[in-house]
Amino acid sequence: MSKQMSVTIKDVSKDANVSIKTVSRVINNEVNVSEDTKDRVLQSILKLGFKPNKNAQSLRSKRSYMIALLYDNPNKHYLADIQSGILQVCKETGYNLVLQECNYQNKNLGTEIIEFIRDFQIDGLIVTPPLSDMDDLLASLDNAKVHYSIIAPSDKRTSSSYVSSNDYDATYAMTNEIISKGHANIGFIKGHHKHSASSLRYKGFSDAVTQKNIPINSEWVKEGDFSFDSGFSAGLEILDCPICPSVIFASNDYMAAGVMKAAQMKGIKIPSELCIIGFDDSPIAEQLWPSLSTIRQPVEEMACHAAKILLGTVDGLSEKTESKEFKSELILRESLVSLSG
Amino acid sequence: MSKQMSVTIKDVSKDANVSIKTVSRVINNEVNVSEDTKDRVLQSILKLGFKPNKNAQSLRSKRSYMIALLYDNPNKHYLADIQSGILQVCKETGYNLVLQECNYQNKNLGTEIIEFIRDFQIDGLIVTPPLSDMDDLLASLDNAKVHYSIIAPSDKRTSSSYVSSNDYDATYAMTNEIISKGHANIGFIKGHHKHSASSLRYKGFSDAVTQKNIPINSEWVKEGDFSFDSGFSAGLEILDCPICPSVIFASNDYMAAGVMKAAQMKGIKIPSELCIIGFDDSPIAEQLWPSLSTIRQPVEEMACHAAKILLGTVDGLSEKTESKEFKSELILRESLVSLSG
DNA sequence: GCTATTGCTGATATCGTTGTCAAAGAACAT
DNA sequence: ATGTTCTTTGACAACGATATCAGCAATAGC
Repeated sequence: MSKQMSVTIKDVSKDANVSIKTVSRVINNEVNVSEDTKDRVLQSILKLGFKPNKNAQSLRSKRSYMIALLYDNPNKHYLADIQSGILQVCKETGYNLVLQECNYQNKNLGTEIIEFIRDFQIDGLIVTPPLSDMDDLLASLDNAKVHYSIIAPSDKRTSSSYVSSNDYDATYAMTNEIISKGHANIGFIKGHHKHSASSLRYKGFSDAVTQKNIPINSEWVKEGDFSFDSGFSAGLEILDCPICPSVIFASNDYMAAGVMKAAQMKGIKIPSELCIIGFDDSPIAEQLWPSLSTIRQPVEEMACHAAKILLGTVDGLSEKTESKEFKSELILRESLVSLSG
Repeated sequence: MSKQMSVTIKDVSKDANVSIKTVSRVINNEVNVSEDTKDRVLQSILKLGFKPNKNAQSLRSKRSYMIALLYDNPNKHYLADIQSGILQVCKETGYNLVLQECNYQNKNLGTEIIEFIRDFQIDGLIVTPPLSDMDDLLASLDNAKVHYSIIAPSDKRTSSSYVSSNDYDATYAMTNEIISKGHANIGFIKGHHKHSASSLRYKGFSDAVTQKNIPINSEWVKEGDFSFDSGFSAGLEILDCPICPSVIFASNDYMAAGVMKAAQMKGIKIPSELCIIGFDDSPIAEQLWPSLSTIRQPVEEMACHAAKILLGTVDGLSEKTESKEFKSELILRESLVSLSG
């Protein structure tokens, strides 16, 4: 632990008896270096424990080896999953993640983000919902030639890199599952209207019931914002109707938990008198009693993939990765049972 | 939007008709710059929209303007709160936050972290539980002269900067609250033994009951690890005892939620047959039915303060900030009622 | 046999700042 | 007047990497 100064490319070049440029070539995996010298340089690097100085690299090459996560999402579990997915890839590739919380109502968002990128020379962005659907923001990014990949945009844009999930198919399948259990009176709580997932999930539901010739009772369809509280109020409203549905399908688990609390406060028994369905398979789904039937999305995996896509375009070294749609999985638990009576 | 190249200190120096060194002086708020030239330089900076290049600054001054958050904590809400607290301060001061997930069982943790800091020239660390109590890790950091501030260490170290909460006082007060409601049969679920908070919370509880001459029934004291599942199993075990307590006090809300599910599965009515107390005031506390009585800690505020302390030592510009203990607050909700009968 | 191409290497400029040091002038003391 | 100190300023090196370009062999093409 005696050496104070860190080893530089110069030290390596001396040790390996080559020019610094050749060392640089080896570090960056450039072509046209003979196997012989390459080996010698690698030996020296190992021997001296050389690590390139990121700031010097960044300064000269205009790349920071940092990517940023753009978010404005109150769902902390969702964000945490996204983060760990990205961090996995970062760890492998030597990149770093910086967090950038945004306000999607901010009129200058595009400008501010581009400024942020310029200030820190951020190499690329990962954009999460609801920012994924802000066309003007994405247009600004395109315009400024910023690399980015999008998680869960509404329409599968051909121009950009994205990962998405099959929200529509999943709610469609779950709705059929509900119907197959004999239910015909089904309430639905939509998510935040700014999230593209909201309309997809509702469409999956409404298409499924319509195809089975089950009418939609508009009194049983409410709009929430993905928060527990909005689910709670929506639940209270629906359960105040003269005739109650036998199932309420909420667009995420937090709203479903809100409905469950509303029902329990009213003394309605779950699942015998009311079945509740959520979406996301958040931890809370399993922690409630009865536990929630829900739909699991591979959020962490999606984030992982988004990071790979991004680094594929940013970094010549990483391999190119394609946009991809991930499949969800129905999770059937205690809160959904066959209609009795 | 025509200018492609960004403005450098050179451009400013030309515009203001001073040397680049003088501009640098102004940027860094150095003394011995006449008001006159300072004004002129600031004018030019504003006019040209100059922003210093972080990488060049870092390279030359050996500072990155980045701090890192060290964590190994599965509680995502806790982490998210910590993150937003730190991010607030970062935003104000122009610093950036990078995430560093650790494994507290990793033998080489100290070495790896110091390497990470050297690679990215990280200016300082914020250390969260359970890493806050790893004396060897902190010793390595001290040894490497790394700046850091600690969130919630067990013993209030004089040598380091920290923020802490009054876990002991809070559980002590809550236990008295429970006793004052007529309860004498109280179970307790400890947290993860590696977290210092665990022993503090248990001590607050045990001191309070002992002082009221209430015996502790060891069958009703279990050790969990702060997870829902561990609370669930501990709950099942306690509720399998021939005589059950009338209250179970869990060291955090997730374990309390686990107890609640265990009780509900066994058909035990809450709160009439069993009261449940948590700790942290996590969102889930309010989302359960009945809602949990718990203890609220100002986690975000604490993180905010920790960041301020750190930047105070790292950055000459920021003002010095002192270590501080934050006070918790008892939150009384439906899950705790007076003993009936 | 002579030129064109290709593969490999290094000298040196460069990125945009801050650090060092010295100079010029003002202020003050002798 | 003269020497000493203090304030303000700038020229230039330095941080540690990559980029440019040129040079030198070795090979290919005619």
